[in-house]
Amino acid sequence: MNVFEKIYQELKKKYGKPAGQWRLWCKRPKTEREMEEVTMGAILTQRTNWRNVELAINNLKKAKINSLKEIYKSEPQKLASLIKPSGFYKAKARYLFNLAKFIVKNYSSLGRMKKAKPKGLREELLELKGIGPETADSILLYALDKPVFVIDEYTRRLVKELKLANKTNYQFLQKLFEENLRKDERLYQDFHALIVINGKSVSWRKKIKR
DNA sequence: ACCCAGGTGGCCC
DNA sequence: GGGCCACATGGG
Repeated sequence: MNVFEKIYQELKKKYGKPAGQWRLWCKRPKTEREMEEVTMGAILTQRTNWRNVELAINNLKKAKINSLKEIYKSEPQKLASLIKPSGFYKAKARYLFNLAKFIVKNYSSLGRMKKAKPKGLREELLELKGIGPETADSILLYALDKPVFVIDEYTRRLVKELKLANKTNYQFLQKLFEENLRKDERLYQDFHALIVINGKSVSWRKKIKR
């Protein structure tokens, strides 16, 4: 067992099955509706607390916007007012609308999109404004169940704290994790979720100490 | 009155 | 390739 597998085992022992939002994100297989909710969440959670994302998602549900097709049919201005609690709402409304438009026009559904190769999908997603490497990979891993490891701020902190590497750029870290773990979307989903859960609990302890 | 939160794009050098 | 700023809300 290498150091990455050991870290995963330790986190799993400490926190168990990822709870909260992660119950849906790590669920397999997902219904079309569930894949869509994860996809929306991937945009809305950019640099934002999950609590605020939930407020935004609830507003969308109350307004009967329950699918990417509904998003594509609505006015970006109306979307913006609904997702206000998630912050950066004017930008995110544009991002969501453009992503929904892309998926509906090119694939018609996420179920259809899932049949495509992850490599090509990733490049297509990265062309869209507002979708960088982390958001693209979150959609691939958590909405489409593709074995792509997601790198985020918590992963970088973990790498630094445990001195797993000196470089922390996205591509390098993604390769590092993928080369040291078996290619398994279930493992990638749970591992990344646990890294975030652990990171939050660490920063929470630091806050208490201050 | 601060500080923080699963990022991204646009600019600069 | 990296540093800095804007984007914005809700909670500690």
